[in-house]
Amino acid sequence: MRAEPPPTADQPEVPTPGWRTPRKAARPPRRAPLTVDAIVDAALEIVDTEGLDALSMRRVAQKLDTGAASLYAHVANKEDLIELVLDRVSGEMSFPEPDPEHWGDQMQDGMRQVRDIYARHRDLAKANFGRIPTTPHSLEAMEGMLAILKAGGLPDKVIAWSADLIALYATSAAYEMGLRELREEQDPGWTERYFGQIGAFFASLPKERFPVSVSMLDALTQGDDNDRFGFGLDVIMLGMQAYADRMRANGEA
Amino acid sequence: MRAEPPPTADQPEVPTPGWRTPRKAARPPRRAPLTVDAIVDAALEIVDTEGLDALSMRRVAQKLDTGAASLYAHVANKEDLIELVLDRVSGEMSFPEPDPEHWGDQMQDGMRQVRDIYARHRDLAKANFGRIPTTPHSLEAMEGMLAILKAGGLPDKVIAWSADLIALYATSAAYEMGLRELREEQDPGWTERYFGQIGAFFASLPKERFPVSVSMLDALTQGDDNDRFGFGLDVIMLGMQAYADRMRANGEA
DNA sequence: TTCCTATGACGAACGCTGTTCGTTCTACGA
DNA sequence: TCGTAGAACGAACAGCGTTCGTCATAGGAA
Repeated sequence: MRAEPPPTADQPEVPTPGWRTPRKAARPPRRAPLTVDAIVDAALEIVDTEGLDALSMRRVAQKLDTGAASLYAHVANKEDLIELVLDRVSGEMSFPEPDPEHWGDQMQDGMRQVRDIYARHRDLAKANFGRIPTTPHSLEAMEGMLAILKAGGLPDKVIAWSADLIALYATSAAYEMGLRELREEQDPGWTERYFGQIGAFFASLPKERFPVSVSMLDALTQGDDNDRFGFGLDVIMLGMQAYADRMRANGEA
Repeated sequence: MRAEPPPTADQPEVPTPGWRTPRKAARPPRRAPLTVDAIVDAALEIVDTEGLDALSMRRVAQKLDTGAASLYAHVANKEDLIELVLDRVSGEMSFPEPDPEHWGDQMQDGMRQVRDIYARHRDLAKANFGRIPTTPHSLEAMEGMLAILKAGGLPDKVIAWSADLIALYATSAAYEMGLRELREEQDPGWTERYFGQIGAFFASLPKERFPVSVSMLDALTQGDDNDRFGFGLDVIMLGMQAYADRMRANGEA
């Protein structure tokens, strides 16, 4: 492809036909170049305010005053972008130096932190299902968790599999909590209305068909997110101990 | 609106202008009427073969030889359709008559069943997050679960909150398992390739930065879905017992 | 300095999505 | 026989992820 020769006296400038696309059409001035960091920033901002389902390549591009296609020079695809966002959020997590005297409390605090961080990013936790940590910050988080569990002196199998279990629990709890908070934010009063309806619905259940459920209505509707999450953590950690004890009693460890 | 009068000798048939839409254009013959059941059938078929993300109103309609708009006469929206699908699947679950001697085994079998049923429907479990059971079959499933737990003689709070915890665990485990099975089906050999890469990746982790993780590689990669799910159930149920014991020791129950 | 090339920016397009609208057709009750 | 309720349904709207071809620029090579 050759460039247009400069006009001279012998060869005056050739007018461009109207139907030919102009070579230097009026274009907005070139903006500051995109960066992966800026893209992740914008994506996370959308997730934080409108939830994961509102995250689209076009919305991210819009926030950066560009077009969706431009993002693909920095990010392989949407899946890749989500992984980057998850890694960014994993970077918010931090675990203390393991203390064998207080590993139980450290673990509980750590998991509360994980849940809160995810929930602060609305329903982002949804994207964490089915993912094995491979990004830098998520690997660090895993390392921090395992280190604390290891300080508890449990068998390796119990530690490794429990880490899975606890992480899955924190992710699930964060997802459900984030989902509810998102709905409340997008539709103020939703929580009260929804749980009011649920309460009324359960109170109206026929006790002939659902005798046990009806007999337990109080217990079923008791407790807020924190109470219930704390209960789950207690149960899992007590269970880990009991499981390890059983292994030792059976001479497996 | 008046009907076109029949042509007579005095009043010959008036030709319809070409631009006027014909009154009786050639249309396919009216088909057997749609039903909610048929719609749920079609939707579940799509979920079973292609996963939840492939479920669209148009695909369902296509399967029923009609248009997407026709579905809205029987189903409020996609969310409603998914709830109907979930209820249908909940109907596959069944729990035995509670036996106080074997409530632990009954619970474990029941939860394995729940996980397997969800996983058989690919990643459908994803849609179960954040949902409180209100549909007939899901209420029955909850009743069956609670009845078995009640036979264990634990305090109501432990039963109710544990039911939540266990159901969440079964849902999460089913989701992750279903996700992997879906990927394997859509891309045969995926599982082996993926876990091979993961194994190689973990083996390549620098032990200076991730000392604990590296020291536990064996434990971290051990066990299949069933082993790990069984471990989680064991831990949770041992934890429930220990939690109840602790409550009793503190005079809380 | 001048040219070439690699790279990022970007508009347009493709084939999807959930949902709504207005129209048409059919079956049933009066 | 008529009127009406309700289902069926095509078209449309705004949005989606991604790809393509084109363009402008920056940096290295000559």
